Amino acid sequence: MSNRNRATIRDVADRVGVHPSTVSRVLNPATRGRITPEIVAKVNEAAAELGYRPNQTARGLRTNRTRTIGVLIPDITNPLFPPIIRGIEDGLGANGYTAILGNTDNIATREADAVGAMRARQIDGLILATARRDDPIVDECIADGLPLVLVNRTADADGMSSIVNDDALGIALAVQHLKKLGHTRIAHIAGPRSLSTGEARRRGFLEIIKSEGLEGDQRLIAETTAFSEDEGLRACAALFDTNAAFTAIVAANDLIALGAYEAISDAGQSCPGHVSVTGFNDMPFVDRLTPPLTTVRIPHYELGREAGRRLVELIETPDSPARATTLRPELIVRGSTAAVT
Amino acid sequence: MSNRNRATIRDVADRVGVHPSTVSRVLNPATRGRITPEIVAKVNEAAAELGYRPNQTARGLRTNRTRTIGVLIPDITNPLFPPIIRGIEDGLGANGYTAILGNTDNIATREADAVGAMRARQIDGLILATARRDDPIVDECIADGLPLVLVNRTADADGMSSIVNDDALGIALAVQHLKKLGHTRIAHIAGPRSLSTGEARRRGFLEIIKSEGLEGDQRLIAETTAFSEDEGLRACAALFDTNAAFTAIVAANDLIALGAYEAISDAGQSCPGHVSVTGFNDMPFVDRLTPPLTTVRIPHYELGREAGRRLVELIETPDSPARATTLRPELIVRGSTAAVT
DNA sequence: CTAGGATGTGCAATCGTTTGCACAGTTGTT
DNA sequence: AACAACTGTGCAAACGATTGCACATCCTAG
Repeated sequence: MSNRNRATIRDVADRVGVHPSTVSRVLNPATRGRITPEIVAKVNEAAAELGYRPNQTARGLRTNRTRTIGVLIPDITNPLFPPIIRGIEDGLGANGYTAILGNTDNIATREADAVGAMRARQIDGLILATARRDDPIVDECIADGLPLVLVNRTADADGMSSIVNDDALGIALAVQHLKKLGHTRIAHIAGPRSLSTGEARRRGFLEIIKSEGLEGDQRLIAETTAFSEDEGLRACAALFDTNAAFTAIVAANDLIALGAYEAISDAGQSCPGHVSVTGFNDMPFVDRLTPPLTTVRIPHYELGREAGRRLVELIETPDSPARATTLRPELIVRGSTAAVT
Repeated sequence: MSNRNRATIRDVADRVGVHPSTVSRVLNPATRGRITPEIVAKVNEAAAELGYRPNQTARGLRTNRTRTIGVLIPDITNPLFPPIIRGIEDGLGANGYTAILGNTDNIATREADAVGAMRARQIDGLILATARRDDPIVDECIADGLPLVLVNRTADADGMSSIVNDDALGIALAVQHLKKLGHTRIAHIAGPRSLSTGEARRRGFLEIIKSEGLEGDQRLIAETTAFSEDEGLRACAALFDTNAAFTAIVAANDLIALGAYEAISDAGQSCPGHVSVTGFNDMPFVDRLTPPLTTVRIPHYELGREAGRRLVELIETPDSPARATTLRPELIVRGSTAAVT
């Protein structure tokens, strides 16, 4: 049995002939200095021989620290999130933390269930990639003093630690690129306003249009209820229906851009011949589409890594201040944008 | 603080005026029947009022069961794995289990570290998507009696529980499809022989070629050292270098097929005009390539779900027998295969 | 009417660690 | 030379749950 040969701290102590507490002190770097070097050596040797590994469960019970954290994401099959998760893992890992993952599909009850299961396991902190601008989980964590970091999306509540992309900058890069190509009537297919990414890109679009002196036509903003291909198709079709002229579309993300590709083709037009399109995220394989998608690359891995590091900081130095961090995106120019003809 | 208002079993007991053990028995469905219904009601009410949630850490210490399991995967950013993970989650979740995830990049030391961290957390079992045919982690689990399920890849050791795709069938479907299109000289770009998937597809290819009476030319088998696009490109170029004639390529997976696309184009030929190509996995977006890839779809989600269920079974009924299960794949015909001209 | 079996609840030990406190033994100060 | 201040280690009490055992209480049967 796996528990039979699993050595405990008592086994190590007995073998050396000291008290378990002495072994504990040797194994803890902070108290090691208090023990005679000779004993330290013996204990280390015995521990190695027995293949001793501290039981994190027992340790967690005593210290109320499990070195385990929870990560909530909408859907791991969305290629956006795996790099974030790897980043988180790497940001935590160096410090001996590990993560429990939960997919929620953006369903509030599943989020609550997942957080419940995680908190029953005494997680030391939580990383949320699922945050809505107004989110009960965020409120709960703040109320209970559970260390919390938001990643990718942020929330409206203040005093939050968050690591997000600079969405306004990303949109600005796309719009300026299109302006350079001669586009003046640029449309935006916005994401859901309930998500910080949707809202921030929308606001960024309005601002850059204004500051660059481009045409600010209300009809050139289409709304979606989800960051999905279907919604992109629907919203882009609606854009054509307004009969407002435009030569380029800045989509709030790549999936919406894919929907736009379809709508453009349905409308008997071509990309980039009639309409240029930009996406957001630089998902895998969008460089293989026809045409390859010009898009804004978010440093997802770095987002995750920073979130992991920040959470460890929050856990280990309890009075560290909350900070909202943004990381810079990059415009990747491909074949879906072209000069106005 | 999060621990301040977190109610314990003692708080519930005090509020009702019973002993903590009574509360414990009420909360455990198996022993609930022994307690007076009136008290059961009171305890449940008090627990609800206090928002009591059993501390899994304490429970785990006492019972040696954490209801947490470990999942080792090579790389979550490989789109193959997310559906498996969701399947595992769903297969476990109904039973109150949660998973700890570890990415290993197929590096043995990282695998060992990850398993160490998981075992320190007293996981009840392990699911391995990383298994090599000869794998020390598998041996360790068997030796220690840790419940283990292999998913996607299997190992040579016997007495294993595993859930894998029927690779021979998948390859057979691809070859028969090509035969129907008139191909007789079919090449295979094989995966690494150290992985069960590579080996099984290779053997499946040889068998179906023989049983269908197609040409069995040694030069038509190219080897790779990894399931990657680069290796696919290299191996396919090598195939052309042999000057052996062929009109179709059965690639061991989609990434290898992508490499083959490139090599075909480099050789001044076209797909499917000169050479038909089939993949394996049906990764996201391979339907958007030019040409859209004909491939074998593996039921990844179901693979994961079965693995999760199987592991729970293994944990909860200790003497349940090990079984090797295969699930049926499906051929998805798209534009990369065409009739011989 | 009392012995004996159910029945329901409490008691206390236990899981493996950590950590405040106590206590020897040593060193240092005056 | 006597006492104070360290040093290094052991002791035992936690952490929050589970569970074998003991013990009341009540019911039933002879």
